[in-house]
Amino acid sequence: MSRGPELIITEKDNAARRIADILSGESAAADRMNDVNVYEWGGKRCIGLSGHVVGVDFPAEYNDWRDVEPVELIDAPVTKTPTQEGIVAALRRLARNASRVVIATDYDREGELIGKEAYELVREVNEDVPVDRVRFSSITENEVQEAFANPDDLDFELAAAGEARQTIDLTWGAALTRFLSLSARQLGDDFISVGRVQGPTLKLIVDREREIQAFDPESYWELTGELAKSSGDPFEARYFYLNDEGNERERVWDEAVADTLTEALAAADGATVDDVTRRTQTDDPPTPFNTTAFIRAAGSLGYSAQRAMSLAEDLYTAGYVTYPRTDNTVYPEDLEPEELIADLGDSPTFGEDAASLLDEDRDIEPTEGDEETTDHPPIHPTGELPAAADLSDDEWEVYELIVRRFFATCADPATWERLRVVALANGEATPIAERADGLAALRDAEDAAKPADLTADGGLRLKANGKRLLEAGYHEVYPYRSSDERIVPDVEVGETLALSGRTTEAKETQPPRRYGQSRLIEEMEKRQLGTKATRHRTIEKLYDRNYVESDPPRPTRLAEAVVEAAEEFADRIVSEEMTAQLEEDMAAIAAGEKAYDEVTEASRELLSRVFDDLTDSREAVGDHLQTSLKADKTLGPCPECGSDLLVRKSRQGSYFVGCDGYPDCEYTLPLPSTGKPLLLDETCEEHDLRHVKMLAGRKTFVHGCPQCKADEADEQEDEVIGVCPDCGEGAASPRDGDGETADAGGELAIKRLRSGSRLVGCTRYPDCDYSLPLPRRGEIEVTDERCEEHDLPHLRIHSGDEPWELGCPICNYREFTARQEGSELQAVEGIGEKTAAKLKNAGVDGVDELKSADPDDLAADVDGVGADTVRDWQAKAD
DNA sequence: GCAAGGTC
Repeated sequence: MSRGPELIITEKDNAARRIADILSGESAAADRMNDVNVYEWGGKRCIGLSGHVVGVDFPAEYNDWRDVEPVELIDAPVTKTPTQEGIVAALRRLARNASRVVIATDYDREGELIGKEAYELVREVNEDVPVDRVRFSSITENEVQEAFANPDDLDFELAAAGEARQTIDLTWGAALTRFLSLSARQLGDDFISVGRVQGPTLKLIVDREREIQAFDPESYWELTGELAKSSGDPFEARYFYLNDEGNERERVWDEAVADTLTEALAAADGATVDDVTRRTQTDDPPTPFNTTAFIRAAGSLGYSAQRAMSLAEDLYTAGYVTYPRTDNTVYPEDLEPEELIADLGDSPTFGEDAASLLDEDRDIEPTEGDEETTDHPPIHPTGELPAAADLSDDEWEVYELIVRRFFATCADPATWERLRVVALANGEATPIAERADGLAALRDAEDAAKPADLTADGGLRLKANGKRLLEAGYHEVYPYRSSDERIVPDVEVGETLALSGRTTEAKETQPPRRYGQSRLIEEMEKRQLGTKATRHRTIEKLYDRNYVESDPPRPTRLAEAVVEAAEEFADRIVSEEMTAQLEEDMAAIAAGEKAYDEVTEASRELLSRVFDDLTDSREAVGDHLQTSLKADKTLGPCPECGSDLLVRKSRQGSYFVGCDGYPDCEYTLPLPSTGKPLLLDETCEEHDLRHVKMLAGRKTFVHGCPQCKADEADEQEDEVIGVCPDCGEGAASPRDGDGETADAGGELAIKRLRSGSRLVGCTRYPDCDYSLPLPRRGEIEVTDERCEEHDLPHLRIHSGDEPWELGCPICNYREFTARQEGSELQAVEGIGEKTAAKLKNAGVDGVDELKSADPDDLAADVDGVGADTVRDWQAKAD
C-alpha cells in the first residue's frame, strides 16, 4: 500500500481551511495547485472542491437543437464530465499517492453526492486507497474532532437519490424546453424554458395573477368614532356587531344598513363603557435565521432576494458571518452565546446592547425554530468584527441585521398589556330596527354577514383595542419589528365617555396581493420547491427568461401562455406534485427500497406519454406562444400602415420601436439607451400606444409614449454654435466642387436626431457632412467660455450628480481619436496604457508603425524597453 | 444554448 499522505476532501475551500486549522492546531500551511488551495500538515493534505466539480449532460451528438428531436432526449444517455478542470486535475494528482482518503463534504444529500463524485475521481487514479466519510453539521473544534475520530462509509444510496434527481431534472427540463422553444421558433438567447422548480414557481405567480384578474370587488362600510374621558385624549373606536355565528364583525355589507347606523351614531352624544378586558400578552423573540427567514427580513429592509444573498455571501467570504445557505433554525450545541455576545460587544455599535444582554441576571438560552437540520448552523455573526469602514453601506446594514437577529434570539420575550374597551353609544332610546324602514326585511334577506342584532342593548357597540409595551425585551436589540403602542386610557365599566369624530367610510374589498420576492421564496419552501441555495436564483431566472417583470414580479403574456400550454399537455412540469413524487422516490432510494434505474425509468415512461400528446399539438402550442410573445412587445397601431408597432432590439443591442410590417413599412421610434423597456398597461390617448417604462435598477424611469417623446425631440431646434470649418465663412477650401463658394456660410449646430442621439453638424447637411460626436447621455449646456483655436464655445454636460466639462467639441474629438490610436497599440499583448504613450512619444502611433520599426532604434528611443521586447511585440502583432 | 444543484 502507498505510504503517501492522507487526503481530506471538503465541499469548499473555506471548509478545507477551517478543518485544516482545527486538525493541525493551526499549523497547516497553504499551497496552490492548479489555482486551488491545498492545506498540508503532518502527513495530511486537505483540498476544497467548489460544490459539484462534474456535471451531467447529454453526449455531444445531442447538442444541436435542430438536429435532434426533443423526444429523443428522453432516452438519451446522461453522462458526467468535469466542469472544474483545475480542481479535478489537482484532486487526481493528490489522490494518486494518497494512503487514505476522507470525504468531508457537507452533511446533506447533495453533499453525499458531491462526495461520491470525488470518490469516483479518486478511484479513477487509485483503485485501492481506503475511502472514509465523516459527517459534521458545523465546523467547530468538537464536532470536527469527533467526526474524524469516528469515520463512517459513504452512503451510496443517498448519493444515488441525488443522481436520480439530476437525471430526471435534465431529461424533463431539456426535452420540454427544447420542444417549446422549437415550436415557437425561439432559439438562441430567447429560448422558452420549463423545469421541475421554475415551472411550479411560475404557475404560483400566474395563478395569483388570474385571481387578481377574476377578482370582483365588493363594497362595504366601516363606522368609527372617537371616544374620550372628560379630561383626556380621544381614542379611536370602531363599530361592530355579532353575526349569526356570534363572531364579531366590523364590515357592514349593506348600504341601507350603513346609512341607518350612521344616523344612529350621529344621534348619540356619548357612550357608556360596557366591558373592559385586560390581559398581558407575551411576544416571543424571533428564531435563528435560516436562508428563507434571512431573505424575508432583508426584504423588509428593501433588498431583493438576490441582492440579500449576494451581500450575505460577501460577509461570509470576509469571515464576518457563518455560511448563508442553510435550512437550520437551531443553533449547534457548542455555540457559546455569552462568548459571542461579548466578542460583538467590542464593537462601538453593539457594545451597549451586548452589555445589556450579558448584564441580565439569567442564563442565556437562545430561541429555536422548528427546522433542525444537519447541513449548516443557522446564520449568525462569527464574532470577527468588521470596521464599519470595511463594509459598504448595504453590507453593513445586512451585517447589523444578522448581529441584531442573533442578539434577539438570546434576548427576553417582550410583554404587552392589551386593553379592550367596549362602549355603547347612548342617546338613542329607540331600537334602531324600528326606525329604519324595511330594515327587518333586509335582515331576513341577507346572509350571515349582516348584523344579527343592531340594538340589543339599545345602542351601537363600539370597541377599542389598546396595547402598551410593558417589557420591551428583544425589541431593545432588534428594532426591525414594530413595537408601536396604541394607547387606550384606563376606564371603568359604567363610565360615560364623550363621542366625537364620527366617520362612515365606504370601502371595497381588495384583490389578493401579488407575491413579493421573499413571500415567493417562503411559498417555494413550503412546497419544497428548490433549495436554500437555488430559490432566489430561480426567481432571477424567471426575470431573465422574460416570464416576469417589475417588482413584485408580474407575469408576462408569454408566462401565461407557457403555463397554459403546460397545464394542457405537461401538467407535471408546472405542478408541485412532481417535486413531491421525486422527494418520495429519493427517500425510497436512500432507504434502499427502490433502485435508481427503477425511478428514472418510470420517470422516462411518464415523459414519453407527455410527448405522445404534445407532438400532435406542436403547431397549436407554437402559435399560442408566438402570439403571446408578440403581445408582450406590442405598443399599438403604426401611424403609417396600421400594423403593430413592436419593441425591437438592434444588432448593437439597443432597443427601439419598429413596425411589424417591416420591411414594407420602415416606421421607427427611438427608445432611451439606458435600461430595458417594459410596456405598461397605460395607453397614450393621442397615439393609442402603450407607455414605456425603462427598467434600469435604481435608475428606472417612466419614458411615457415614445411617439410623444419623438415629437418633442423634433420640435427642438438646432442650436448654432459657430462656423463650419469645412464649408463656412473663411474656410480654406469649400468641399463640394459644384461651384458653391465659402459664402454659402455653413454653420455648426448642435443637432438632436430622432434616434435620440446628438451631434455637432453642419447646417448645410447633406451638402456638407462635417460632424463631431456628442455623448449620448446628459443635458448639453453651451457655456460662455470659448476655444481660441477653433472659435467655438465650450460645452458642459449635465448627467448624474456632477456636471462635467466636454470643452471645445473639436478639441474633444481630437483627443478622443488620439486616445483611440493609443489603444490600437494596447491591443498588442504586453503593451499597456503607459507603454503606448511612451511609444507614441517615440513616433510610433499604430500597429503598422510598430511592425515596421527597427527594434534596436526603437529600443534606444523608449525608456525601459529592450530590443528583444520590441521583437516580441512585433511577433505578437502579426 | 436546455434543468437543478453545488460554489465564487
